[in-house]
Amino acid sequence: MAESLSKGYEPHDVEARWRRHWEENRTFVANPENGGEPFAIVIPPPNVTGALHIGHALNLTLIDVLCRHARQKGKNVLWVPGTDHAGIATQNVVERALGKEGLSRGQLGREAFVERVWAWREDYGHRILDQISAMGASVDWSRLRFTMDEGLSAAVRKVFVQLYREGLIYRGDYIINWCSRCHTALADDEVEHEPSRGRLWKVRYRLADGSGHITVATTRPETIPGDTAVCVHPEDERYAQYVGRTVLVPVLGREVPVIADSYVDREFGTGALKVTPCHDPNDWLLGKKHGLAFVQVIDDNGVMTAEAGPCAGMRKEECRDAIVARMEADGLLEGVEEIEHAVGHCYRCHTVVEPHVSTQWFVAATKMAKAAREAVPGLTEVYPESWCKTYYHWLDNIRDWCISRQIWWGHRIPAWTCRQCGELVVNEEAPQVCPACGGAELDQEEDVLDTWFSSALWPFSTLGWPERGRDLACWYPTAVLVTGFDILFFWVARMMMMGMHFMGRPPFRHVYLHALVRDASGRKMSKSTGNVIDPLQMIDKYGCDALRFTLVSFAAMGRDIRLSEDRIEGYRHFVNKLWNAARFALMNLSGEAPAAVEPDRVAGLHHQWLLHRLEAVKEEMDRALEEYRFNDAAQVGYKFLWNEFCDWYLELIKSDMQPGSDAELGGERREQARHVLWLALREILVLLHPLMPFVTAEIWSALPVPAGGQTTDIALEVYPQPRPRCVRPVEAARMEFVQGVIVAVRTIRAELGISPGQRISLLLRPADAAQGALLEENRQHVTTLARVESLAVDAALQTPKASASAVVDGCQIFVPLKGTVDLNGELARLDKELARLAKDMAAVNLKLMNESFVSRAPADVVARERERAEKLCDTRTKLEALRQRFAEALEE
RNA sequence: GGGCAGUUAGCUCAGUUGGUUGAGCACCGCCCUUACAAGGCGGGGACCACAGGUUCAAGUCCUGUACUGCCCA
Repeated sequence: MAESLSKGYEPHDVEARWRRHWEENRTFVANPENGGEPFAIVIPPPNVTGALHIGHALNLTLIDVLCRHARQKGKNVLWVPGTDHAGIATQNVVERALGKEGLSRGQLGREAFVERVWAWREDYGHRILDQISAMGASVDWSRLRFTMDEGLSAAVRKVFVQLYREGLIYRGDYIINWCSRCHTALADDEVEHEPSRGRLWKVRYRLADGSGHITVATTRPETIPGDTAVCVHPEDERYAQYVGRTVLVPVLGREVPVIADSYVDREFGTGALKVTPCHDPNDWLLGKKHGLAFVQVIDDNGVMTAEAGPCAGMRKEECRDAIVARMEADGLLEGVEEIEHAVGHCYRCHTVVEPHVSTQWFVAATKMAKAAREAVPGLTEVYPESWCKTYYHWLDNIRDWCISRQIWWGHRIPAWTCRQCGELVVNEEAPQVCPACGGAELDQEEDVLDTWFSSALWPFSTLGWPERGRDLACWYPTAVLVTGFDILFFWVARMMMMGMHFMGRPPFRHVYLHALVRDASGRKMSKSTGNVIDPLQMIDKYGCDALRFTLVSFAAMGRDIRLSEDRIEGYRHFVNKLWNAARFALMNLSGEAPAAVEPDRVAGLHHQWLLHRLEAVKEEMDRALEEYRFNDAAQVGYKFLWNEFCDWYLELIKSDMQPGSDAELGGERREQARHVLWLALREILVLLHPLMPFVTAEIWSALPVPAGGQTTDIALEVYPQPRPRCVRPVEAARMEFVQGVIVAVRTIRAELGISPGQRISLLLRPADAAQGALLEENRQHVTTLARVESLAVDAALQTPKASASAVVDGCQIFVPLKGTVDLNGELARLDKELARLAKDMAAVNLKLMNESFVSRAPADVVARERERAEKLCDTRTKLEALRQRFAEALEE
């Protein structure tokens, strides 16, 4: 695509161009007929009218890394994109928009309102899809799904009807969580409990026979009119005498029984509990258990009912004040205490939820949980494994799932009631006549289903179920579900239940739960706190690859990610580093693929070292991704590219590339270097491609193409094959020794303040002949990288007088010092080095002198320690002699 | 109240099966050495929260304590 590369990496154009390329070429459109192990991932569907946030960015990045890597490994990859209709959230948004026009949904009517929501979806539904694409997500757009699509709606109806007929869906009066703002029921897990300051009133309930009172503690005096009992612990001696007698409800004066139940916490409040079955879920259970009366005193708008007597018609907040005032006047109030307690809020609008009794539809989750539980582990593995316990705990304590919502946007429940005979008909299609009485007037249920009900079917409904097509056959169960741990219950567990029930198999082999993205100080990002990092803004500023690489780098299993903008900026530097390494390569490749050279027959220690390291990196990267260790994968790539490939290899081959260097190795030296450079860079690009798709694609397309091969799109490239014969630990260790010598010289230069411009002479006294030969062979590397003017390698070298020195693997290093440098500096440097050696030696000797270490530790460990001790000892002896010599020279 | 994480360099985090604690950013020197100053070279900086235990050997395994965060009731 690009002939030559600009000086700095400019992501904007590059990203736009590759996005278009991949979409126009249908690169990621899957085909069930293709070979390869099927590998499918379904996207966690974002809200259709939502906007991309940093959590999506993390999720999409991780999935994309897995998908691109799986393609490289030859798997038949399908990534299904899509959105959900987000019933309550979307309805709220549209209602708010209507409100600005001075309209309410009631004025519009159901049909017109739903049309408005569809129109809204037309206007805004594309936004999130474009944003998914901006993340570089390699989804198959030809299989885009939406939970309200006809196919997915049909799946919802089929599931509903079947579960109803199996007795796993039922309708009933029950206490549920009511949001009076959204005007709908919520499932238990849609309620967020937050600690808030509240008050605990202590109220006297007089005994009906006038013989005294029981003091009850409550945080909600407004529910007092709905009390139908007082409950104490059966073993609580304080109250034993009252059980079975009756007390009078304050304000109303209704007579209610005192009952005993071990549910009561004796430590809380006064140890006596007022029971309001219609306005508290626990009290509801107590009411059922003890056959109490059910009196509803707050209606679904938060207004007191006629049952509330003198308070009827008040708002619940007013009622609280009125009742407190009245009790105070009646002398029933014993005290008020400030407390901290958990209060439930609606997860969509944050209004305080009200426990409320009403007719709702439920899934008998208690009956479906078993199969979902047993699938883990075995059929489905959870990563990180620590979430298993939470998953089990939730399934073990699951309650039936309230799925009806009193809103209009969503899948309307496929149930009809006959006007004539009251028969309830549950059917996928609207019945023409009542099957019981033949009546033709049937009214459909007003409520719609919880959005999570349709989401629970996502892994198979998106693959075409209930049709048993080829997609479903090929890709179910999906390979892995990647999502945030915060929807483990909402979504993952429910998909498991539905998958087991309808497909007989769990919907995924693996579940990878990633962390939440927090701000730099660990707070949850939220609009109200103003600490959000907008991924699109970050892409705009630093490029998508920088953002992705940052997220991947921080995605360690089981930990939250603390993100701040300067981290993204930091990784932009990495992207740029890769870019510039590529520019260097292109400069030297001059547009043609270099002549092929067998990589395992390349002469030159630096090539052998690099190829050896590349083999290790290929293996480590692959293993890290297979095991979902994303951060390890990023780190392996980062360190190899920057600290080995750029810092060493590119510097080492610069001398190979100089014109005239050809002569030395029969003209092959330069060609070899070009070939290894080209080959290594190509493999590095493929390795990094899943993490940074755009920059790697761009560089790849600029690199010369091999003879015969015509791949121009790195997204289609296979993972580099291993080259076992390039694994050469001995040669690699030799290269590392040479590097050690170079670093030692650089350290001397830097610490003694020898300016980089100043060429020095260097004397080396190798420990043995092999080392000497090695240094001779690599003398050019040493002289270039340590900026040396003259180099002498001589085993019989006389220790020079005024010179700085160091010891590396037994090899003694001398840098003769000229007048300008501070000689005392060298003495201090040697002392520091000796102190460090002494410390290390002490530690090693402590081990070796320990009888039981030598006898009990494995032989190889002991041998290693011995070797280390010898090496340290050798280095110290030599360094001490050098110090002595230097000190003497100083005095002269 | 129950459960799950976490506590390692100034900050943010790695640390695979127990066997010399690593990195990025920040900091201090020196350098525009023609891939890259979004850079290069070098350097300083850690009683691995605390207390016990297992072991020849513990950041790593076990028990307890303290603090922090999250989930559930």
